[in-house]
Amino acid sequence: MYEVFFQKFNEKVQLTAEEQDFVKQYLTPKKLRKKQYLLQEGDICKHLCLVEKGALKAYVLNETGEEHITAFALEGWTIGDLSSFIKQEPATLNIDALEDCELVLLSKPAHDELLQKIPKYETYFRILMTDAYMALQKRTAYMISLPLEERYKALTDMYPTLVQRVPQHMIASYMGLSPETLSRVRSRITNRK
Amino acid sequence: MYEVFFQKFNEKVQLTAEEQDFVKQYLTPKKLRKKQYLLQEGDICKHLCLVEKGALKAYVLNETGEEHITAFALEGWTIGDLSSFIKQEPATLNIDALEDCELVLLSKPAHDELLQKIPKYETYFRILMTDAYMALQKRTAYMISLPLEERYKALTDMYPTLVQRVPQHMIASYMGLSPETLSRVRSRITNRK
DNA sequence: TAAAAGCCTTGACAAAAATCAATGCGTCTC
DNA sequence: GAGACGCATTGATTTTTGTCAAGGCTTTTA
Repeated sequence: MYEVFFQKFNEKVQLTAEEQDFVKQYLTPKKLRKKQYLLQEGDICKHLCLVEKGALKAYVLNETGEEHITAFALEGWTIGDLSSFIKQEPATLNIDALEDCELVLLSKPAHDELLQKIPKYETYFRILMTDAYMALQKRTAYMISLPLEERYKALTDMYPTLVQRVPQHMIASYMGLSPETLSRVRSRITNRK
Repeated sequence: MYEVFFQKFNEKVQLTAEEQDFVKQYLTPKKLRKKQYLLQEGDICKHLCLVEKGALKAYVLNETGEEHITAFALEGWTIGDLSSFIKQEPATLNIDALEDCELVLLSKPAHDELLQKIPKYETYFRILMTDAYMALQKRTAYMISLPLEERYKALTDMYPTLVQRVPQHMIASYMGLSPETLSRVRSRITNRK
């Protein structure tokens, strides 16, 4: 249990067996069926969530009820409404399961206590945030500076599994495009080689 | 000296006078004239940089040499090519001064040593990354889900000083728009009330 | 296994944004 | 004080993207 969680943790900061057992006390497993919500807009995000198995999406709804996907999470990725989690304020994100999921949850009190008690947890979380921020900076730079074809290619290069596994209209939403436009971008790419 | 740096630091983690003196050893002041580079694409980002005074912009250049601004920094903000800094790899960002600047620099060795020696520095940096990541997530959600008018309004609400202080074509670049389009967005906003 | 639902693609058209060009205005510089 | 430069605006036009509608294919479900 919690294999993926500790694998990811140990990639960043190596824990001893005892430390690992100690951290385990703070974790909660959770299963989610496809289409079930992990978090709904307006609720407070009570947990950060690491994906042991399955896939989820995070999205905002605009006035007209359109869904705009802001993030995906596959095995080993962490997801949640970070702002809502840190500040314990109502969430602006919705998060639901794209497939049946096995998750590891960490509550806000558990997070705060681990930050206090285990310096390695703070290191882990510092690196997690730094990596996440760097990845999002890269995405932002691509969004602003690359033409659509390049943006799509960059995405498939960076996350080939994601693009295989998730319906294309969701990739389109994530890129801020209509499904039709992404379909045309893809046909332009394949026809030009 | 370093007033703004320690003000920002103490907002996140309170340092004693002794701790503050200790951290000071690792800092370097630097002045930059308007239009001078802090960092050029291809170089390794040797320092993180906090702005004591002045303003800078970070941007990528695409194949056709167009500038796409990815970030600004005003007083109290931290800037740098984080990926290049952390991994000590060639930078993809260019950073230059929009005004004459007074900066505080922190080198990579200094950063690493402070992480080791001063737990409060790790806490500071963890919070810095978390806040930066949350802000960028917000920006990304806006980019994908809000119509142009709303996006511009959100930007002026969030960073009124920035919009005042920086030429509008740079704001347009930051938003991923042509200067003409931003000008029209603005005239639509003012004419409709 | 038949019907329904979800997904992707394509075409025709409408809307939005980029581009090109011209103008005006202020500021800096010599 | 004149010219050059940078900046914002506006108009005309082109290009890009979104929207609407239809069709075919696959998967899910009853």
